[in-house]
Amino acid sequence: MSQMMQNVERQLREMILALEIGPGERLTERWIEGRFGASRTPVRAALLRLETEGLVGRDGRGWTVSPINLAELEQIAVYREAVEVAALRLTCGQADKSAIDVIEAMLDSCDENTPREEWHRVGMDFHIELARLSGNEFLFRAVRDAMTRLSRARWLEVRDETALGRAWLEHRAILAATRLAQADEAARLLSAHIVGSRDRLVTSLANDRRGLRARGFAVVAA
Amino acid sequence: MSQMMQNVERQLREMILALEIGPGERLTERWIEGRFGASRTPVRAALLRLETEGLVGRDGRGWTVSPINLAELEQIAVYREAVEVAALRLTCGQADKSAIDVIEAMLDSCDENTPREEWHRVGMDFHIELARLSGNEFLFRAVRDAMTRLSRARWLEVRDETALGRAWLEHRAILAATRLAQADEAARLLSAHIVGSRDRLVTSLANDRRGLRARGFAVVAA
DNA sequence: GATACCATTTTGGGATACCAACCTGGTATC
DNA sequence: GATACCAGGTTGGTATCCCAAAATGGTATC
Repeated sequence: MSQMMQNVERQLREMILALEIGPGERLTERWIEGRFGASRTPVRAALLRLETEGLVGRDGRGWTVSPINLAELEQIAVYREAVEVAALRLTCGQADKSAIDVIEAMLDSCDENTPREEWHRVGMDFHIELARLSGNEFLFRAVRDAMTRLSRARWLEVRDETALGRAWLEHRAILAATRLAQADEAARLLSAHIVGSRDRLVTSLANDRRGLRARGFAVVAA
Repeated sequence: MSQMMQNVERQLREMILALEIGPGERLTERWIEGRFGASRTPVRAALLRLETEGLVGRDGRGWTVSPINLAELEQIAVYREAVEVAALRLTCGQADKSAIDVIEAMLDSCDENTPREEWHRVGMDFHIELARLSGNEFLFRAVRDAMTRLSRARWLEVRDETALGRAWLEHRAILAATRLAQADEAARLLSAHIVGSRDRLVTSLANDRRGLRARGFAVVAA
């Protein structure tokens, strides 16, 4: 795998995740080609990869950036609950809990001066890194992929300070239970956290749907 | 997506799954090109897709058919246990249980005259179709992908009649509990089935490892 | 003014040409 | 005989060309 190919893929993914290309927008291979100064071969490789990540999809013969799909977000929440809880239970059964400190430090790195974008990223990485601790590559990838699919929606969500603070408290509670190897308690907290996040997310987007569409973002109802 | 591209992908996948190309074997884009009468563009697309399915991988600059990896098989079992149980619990909560009859009919379609290959296929489809009933696209895909990754290994497994019969009994017991909406019981049966299958599979392959390597199949130890 | 129709352009899929890196095999040197 | 080295072939990565199909836009017809 070459440099150019990885670059096109990475840059295009970042543009999509950062909503610089809006959900539902059409993509032409020729536009990408010109935008990144690559030829069509790496462009097509990047599109194929991003398709499996769910970030772009086919629209007849062409390509579109995947719209935000509320029904899909709900299904992803169920999916990630299954895999994240499984991963967390594995982690609870491990002797060495020192890696948890690293994750706690991630949470500590955010304070009131931290830019909103960073909170967003750390909030996702918390779940990804927590899943990595399980040592199971497939559970880890599943969580990472799910978070990627949720990423744009979470960025669009209007979250007030209290919701953000509550999420952080929940994260810490999950870590505390995991550190004590209280698998059932940790699993219960994580499930509740995921379900709560999903509800707030879907509610927020459904309420904002009109505004989002006005900004040119395709949002499919649940 | 065109005809040629899908065909190359489908045919190559079938050759790999049928072990017509052995685990660990090197692949060159030019060989595939000639073998299927396609040019490198669809070949490349097929390889990229199969890479995400875990059937082929990179070997430095080139491509190889993924070896059978016993450690990976164990991890996949944990992964599929999480997603299959989650899917089954969803299905148990549904009112309409008529779709279960279709799956039961799949099992009925196999008898002592059925070729081994068909037993193999139905054994996988049972789990895939059961997951589909959950209605959750992501759980379904996760199960389907996991079964794809397990497929070659299960084909190599030396299974005696009793093991095969036991698997069928377990499948029927799972369906019965699901039909009665006994979620906990169904989940327990499914978990036990998956763990048992994994143990038999890994044990069988580990015992046969020498013979498999002699046949030219790369088998990585756990 | 609406609509059916046709020429033009655009687009993605496929094929091919080219290149740089890498492997390979043979040869020259010690 | 061992080894260093070089030439030729092979391979994946990239760029580019061609094509059929689909979209587009303008025009003629009613």
